[in-house]
Amino acid sequence: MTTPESGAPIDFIRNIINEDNRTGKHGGRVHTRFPPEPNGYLHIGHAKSICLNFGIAAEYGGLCNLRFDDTNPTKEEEEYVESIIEDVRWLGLDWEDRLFYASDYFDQMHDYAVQLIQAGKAYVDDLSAEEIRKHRGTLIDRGRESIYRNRPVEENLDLFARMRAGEFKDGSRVLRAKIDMTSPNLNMRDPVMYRILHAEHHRTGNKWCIYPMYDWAHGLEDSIEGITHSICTLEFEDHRPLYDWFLDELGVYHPQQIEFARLNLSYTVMSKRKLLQLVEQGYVNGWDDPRMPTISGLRRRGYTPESIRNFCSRIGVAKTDSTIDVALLEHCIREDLNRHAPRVMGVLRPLHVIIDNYPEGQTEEVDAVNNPEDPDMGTRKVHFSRVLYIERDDFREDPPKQFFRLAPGREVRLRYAYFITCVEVVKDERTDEVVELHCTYDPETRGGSAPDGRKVKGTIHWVSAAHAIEAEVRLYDRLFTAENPGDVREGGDFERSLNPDSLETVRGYLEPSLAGAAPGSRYQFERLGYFCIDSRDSSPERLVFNRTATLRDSWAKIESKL
RNA sequence: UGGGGAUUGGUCUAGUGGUAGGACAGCGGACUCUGGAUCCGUUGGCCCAGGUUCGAAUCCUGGAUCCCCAGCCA
Repeated sequence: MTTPESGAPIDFIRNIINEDNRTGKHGGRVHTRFPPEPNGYLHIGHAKSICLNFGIAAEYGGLCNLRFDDTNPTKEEEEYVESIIEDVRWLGLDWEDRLFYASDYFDQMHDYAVQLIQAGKAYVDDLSAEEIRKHRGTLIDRGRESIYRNRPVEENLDLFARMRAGEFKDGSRVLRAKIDMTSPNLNMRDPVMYRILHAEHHRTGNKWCIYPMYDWAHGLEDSIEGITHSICTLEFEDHRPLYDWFLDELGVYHPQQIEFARLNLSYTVMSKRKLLQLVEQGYVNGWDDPRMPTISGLRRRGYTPESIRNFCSRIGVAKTDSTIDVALLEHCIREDLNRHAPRVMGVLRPLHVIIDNYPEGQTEEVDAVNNPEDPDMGTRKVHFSRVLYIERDDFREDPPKQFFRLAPGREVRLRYAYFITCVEVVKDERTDEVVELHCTYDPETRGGSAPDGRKVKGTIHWVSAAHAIEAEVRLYDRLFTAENPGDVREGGDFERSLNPDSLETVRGYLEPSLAGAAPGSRYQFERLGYFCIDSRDSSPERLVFNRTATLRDSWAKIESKL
């Protein structure tokens, strides 16, 4: 019997597994699965399920299958299976040779259905969808039995065979389980097992024109694969009696279904429908838009697989409906990138600075540390010259008390370079806008410290104007302004809380070391945040950076309280 | 007047009859050539009402609130 390594807190699912292992329920075996329907892109909520299922398998020395639940050919596409495979792999999980499809089991499912018909537990119903709905009753009123419910077994067998043979039109007949039309659980009121769909399936082509429904298929898939713990989300709790019923009636291997609460994240939406709407109505630029909570969006935004896995383990697993603060996700990516991302200097809202006493035409190189968290990452040279760019935010003509960056007469440190003092502010006469600063530098402070021991309160980043390379920098912010965009008042739409400033594009001036950087590479722009090279739109000629996350900004906090 | 599930600080989450703990967020401080990072400190919680018990977040009874279910979707 295996038990998980200590460290992470034990959630209710792992408690169940521990108990099963103690009693020998599955002979100590642990086998899970991640069963996406290939009808859309994976999002961070799926990552929770992926990490849970693959994580549990790994901890207990078990296995986890990747299985596409492709029982509805009208909604599923190959494009999605490819993206899902790419995303799960990118997250770092491995299903080895266990890539399965529900459609692999269509023949066996069919045989099981025949078995149920023969046992008098299933029947072909000629009622229309509308009639079936009416017969089902309501949440409080019991349902009524179909007049076709008590057809002889032989007739059911014949009709089912003809359904399969393609004799009937879509929607004209279904195969139903014969359970209990008076059950308080709607799922047990003779649920549909097969519907007629003359549709081409992405894997089985035109072999079938009847397709199994989720409730009928899913337990069979789990059973066939020898799954021990079939982990799904809370909304399937009501379906468990049906899951159990099918397996019991068939007398086949019976996995245990366990339900947990799906992930909700503040300031975003998670349902496939809403995400699709964002894409289709052009609020974002595709499924992998860096503002999307999709795996592909997060990847493009600059999130690492490690940070997402870490996030998933920190949020825990329980049955309470919950909404995780997006700040935790941001914390996880900052934590990872802080340790691993090389530092670099770049100016996003440039202000010209002329060092009056620095010789014209002179250039020198100063040493800069690549990552103070990791000395092994070494140092690099950064060009310094007479004309620089600094961040507009780092200068205030009339600074508040707590502001300790550059201001008239004020001395600050240029990171890794020199102390400079602002001696003159040049403004546009008409607009009163500051257009450039004249400063003097102290040659004695090369490298950033003064031999006389004097201190400066501020250190600012900069880039040599003559050496800087230009790049497009996309400053992403949360997609919604509402903490729970899904919680709309009557008549409202979740689009109404879209953040109009979720994307701002600026031209940045970056140190030239970035010139050859590869798509996807991640950096910290000192004092600004983490950025990565966009893997879609960036090219060596025209670099495009995405802001993954800002650095924590305690000045902004102070300033907001002024 | 149907069924299923849930309820612990702002947000997540441990706790399984014996001092309510952790993470994120917040606040305060130390340190700092990133107002970053790091470190230290700190505010704040058991849905309610009864009951059992020496002792209840935990057990019992009743109530409240929230979520899910009436697809030939998954």
